[in-house]
Amino acid sequence: MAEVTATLSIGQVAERTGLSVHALRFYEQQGVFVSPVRRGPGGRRSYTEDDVDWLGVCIILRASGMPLPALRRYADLVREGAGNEEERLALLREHHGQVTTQLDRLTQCLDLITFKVGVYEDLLDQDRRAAGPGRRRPSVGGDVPASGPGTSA
Amino acid sequence: MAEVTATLSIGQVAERTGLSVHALRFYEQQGVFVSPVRRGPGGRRSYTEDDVDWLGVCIILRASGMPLPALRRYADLVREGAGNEEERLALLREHHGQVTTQLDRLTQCLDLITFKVGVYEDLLDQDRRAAGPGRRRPSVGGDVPASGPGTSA
DNA sequence: CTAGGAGCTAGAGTCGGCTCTAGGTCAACC
DNA sequence: GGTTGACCTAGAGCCGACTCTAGCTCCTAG
Repeated sequence: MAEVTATLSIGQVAERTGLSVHALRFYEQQGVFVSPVRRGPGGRRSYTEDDVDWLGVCIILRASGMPLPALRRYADLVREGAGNEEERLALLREHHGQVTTQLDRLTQCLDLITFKVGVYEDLLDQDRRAAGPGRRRPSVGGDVPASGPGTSA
Repeated sequence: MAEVTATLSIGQVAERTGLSVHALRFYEQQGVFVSPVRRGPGGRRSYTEDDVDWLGVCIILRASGMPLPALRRYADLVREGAGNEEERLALLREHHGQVTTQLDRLTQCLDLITFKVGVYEDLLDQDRRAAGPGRRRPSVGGDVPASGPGTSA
């Protein structure tokens, strides 16, 4: 048990998490840390492994679109300690729902895009293998004909 | 063939597309329209059904995270007319890739969130059905123990 | 002893994508 | 003829999440 709790500088944490030092200070100011970031000599921030773990969670929540205020709220609950698990669960469920919704939307969008890619591929294919005898799909002045699956047939 | 091409006011288009009139003017200014939006008496915008169809495509591309400059670029290509299908295809493929990536990321995030929701559910379940005889999962001061699937076992 | 590098604070700036405001035109209704 | 209500333009403002700057303190190495 040599190293009681190795602490990390802001630069090291930035490197490990991929966040910028600016972002780390900003997050702290926004109250997204569960425990209030210790200071070492000269007032320098010294982070624990727990802080880094927590940041990992934050990064994932942020990446899935959770806004900072919600993240702060969650941190507040965790900071308060045991007893508010229902609230934490509610918050997570709420976010879960939003991510699911977003996934559905994105999947739909992807369908359309895939469709359009397919149309252009076909079109180019045919142009290529029949460069002469009356082209099918007259490549209408504008965008590719159908707007996608689900739109007008 | 009574109505040659019924045209729509900006308000009507806003209503149909769900975009605001502000957004419609903004999009026009940003050059995301393929054809340059006609003006009726008094300089009022009058949109065609084609415009609305195109907006439908725009909405989906935007919803999937395509930035306005890319949307404008795509519109530019379509406006140019036939002959640049490879470029359009490239642009769409590029975006397709980004959406796929984003979907993967989101799915991973969702896994973590689902996991955490599960942990909290279990925890509350056990608290509830054993309100007395030594609680398991001591509900560690901080957040729920494991950070998720893939993180430390 | 000075130069460099990492850190500090407070606060300004940036970017994307709208959103809103001010000030005006026009047509229709009472 | 006065008042809506929908529209117009140009440009300012806003929001979220950073990012950057200025001006400072330390510490270490050459």
